[in-house]
Amino acid sequence: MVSKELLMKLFPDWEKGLYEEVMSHAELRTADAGSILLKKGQNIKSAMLVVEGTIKLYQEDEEGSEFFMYHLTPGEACAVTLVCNYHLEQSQVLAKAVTDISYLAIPLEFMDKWLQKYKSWHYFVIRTYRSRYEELLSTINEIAFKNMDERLEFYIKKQVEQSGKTVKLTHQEIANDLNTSREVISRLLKKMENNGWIALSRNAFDWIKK
Amino acid sequence: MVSKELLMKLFPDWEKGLYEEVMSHAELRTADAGSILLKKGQNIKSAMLVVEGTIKLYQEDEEGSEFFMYHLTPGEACAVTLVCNYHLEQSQVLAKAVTDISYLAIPLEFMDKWLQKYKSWHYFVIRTYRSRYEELLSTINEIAFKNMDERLEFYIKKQVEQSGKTVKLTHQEIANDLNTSREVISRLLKKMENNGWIALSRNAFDWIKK
DNA sequence: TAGGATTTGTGACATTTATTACATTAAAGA
DNA sequence: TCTTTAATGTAATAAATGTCACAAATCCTA
Repeated sequence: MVSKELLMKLFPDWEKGLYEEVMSHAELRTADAGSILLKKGQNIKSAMLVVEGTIKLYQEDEEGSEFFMYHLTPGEACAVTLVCNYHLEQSQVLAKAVTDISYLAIPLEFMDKWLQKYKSWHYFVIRTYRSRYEELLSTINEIAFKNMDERLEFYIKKQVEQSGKTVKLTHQEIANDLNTSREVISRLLKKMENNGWIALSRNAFDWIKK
Repeated sequence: MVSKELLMKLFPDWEKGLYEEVMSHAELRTADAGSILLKKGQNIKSAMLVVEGTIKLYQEDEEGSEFFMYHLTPGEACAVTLVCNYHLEQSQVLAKAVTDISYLAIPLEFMDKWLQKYKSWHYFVIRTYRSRYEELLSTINEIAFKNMDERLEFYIKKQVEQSGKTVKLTHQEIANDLNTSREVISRLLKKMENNGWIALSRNAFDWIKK
């Protein structure tokens, strides 16, 4: 069970009744770092609101390559799971826990009920979609117009925003997220190091620019 | 003025009162094929609902290159203009009329009012965001994972869906939409012609595959 | 119908990214 | 400490795309 205090902190704009409903109908689940929360093509069984930790959202292609799109952090919801009212909908994205996480899983039947009943829920859904739409726009901006060096810089900055100066990722992991090869990332990171932007070490590096 | 009949046909799920409000507060505007309806960075002054014709939505970069994302057709709304309630928001996208068009322009102050007042409007906004989010996902899928030949095929199919077998675009225009160069498109189209997928002519070609 | 403008075709070459191959280094266990 | 494994460095080469240069075809208009 989640406490009302925590809910109010995470979702400050909700109506009173909505807190109660969430407390009685949502299940608080946990997942380990690295675990997959949602796969492309999988039936969506519940809505997902992040309570603790960070989730990464990916686009997945037919061969199983993954392309990183954006992070979800506490107080945010996975947009695709919020509007699955009537039919059995399949996920179009892949969601992975970056850290150990906890999240609220809400059975889908409440999605439509709450839209009917709570204005604050309605606004929450709209805000969620809007902000994810904007994340996708900026992702498109990167891949449509920029070369890999700039995309890598943008990517690193997003990681730094999430988890601080020290980025704990291997070159291979970064390459997977950007859908390129490890060698390309190694070379570009080396170049960044030579430029004094980062300090490389094994399994991680520090962003020291500026 | 738009007729209620037309509105009911375009937006079948709205409440009665909403039709009346739209009729009294929305302005029916027209624009010529090729005209720009919204620029990146421009302040959004009104919401935009398509009545007639087709609009293309683009992502625009700093240097003014344009990258095509999706079409808007009658009965659809420009998502980014729907949730601009409070502050002066700037457009993150570029919208261009493909054909001569007519659209409803609704002053922004109604956006929040209608969200409060009409459930059907609320659903309309959510559906709009959801479907645009999905369009962006599929756009990302293309540019993140596919080479230009496949992207061009996907692009042509979208045009064919919109306006039939005959695609009236120059190679240069297609190249702009895909953010590549005219030569690349000319070469790939030539290859498609050799494969019997299209029949090339000046300023246009026909999709004849299958 | 001649001339100019636009569109398309195409080769040569540059740049970016991907692939292959292997060496080196650091960490993790035994 | 020695061994094994994972991570990183780096060169050589291939493939995809971008750029430049110019020819040819088509259309428009005087």
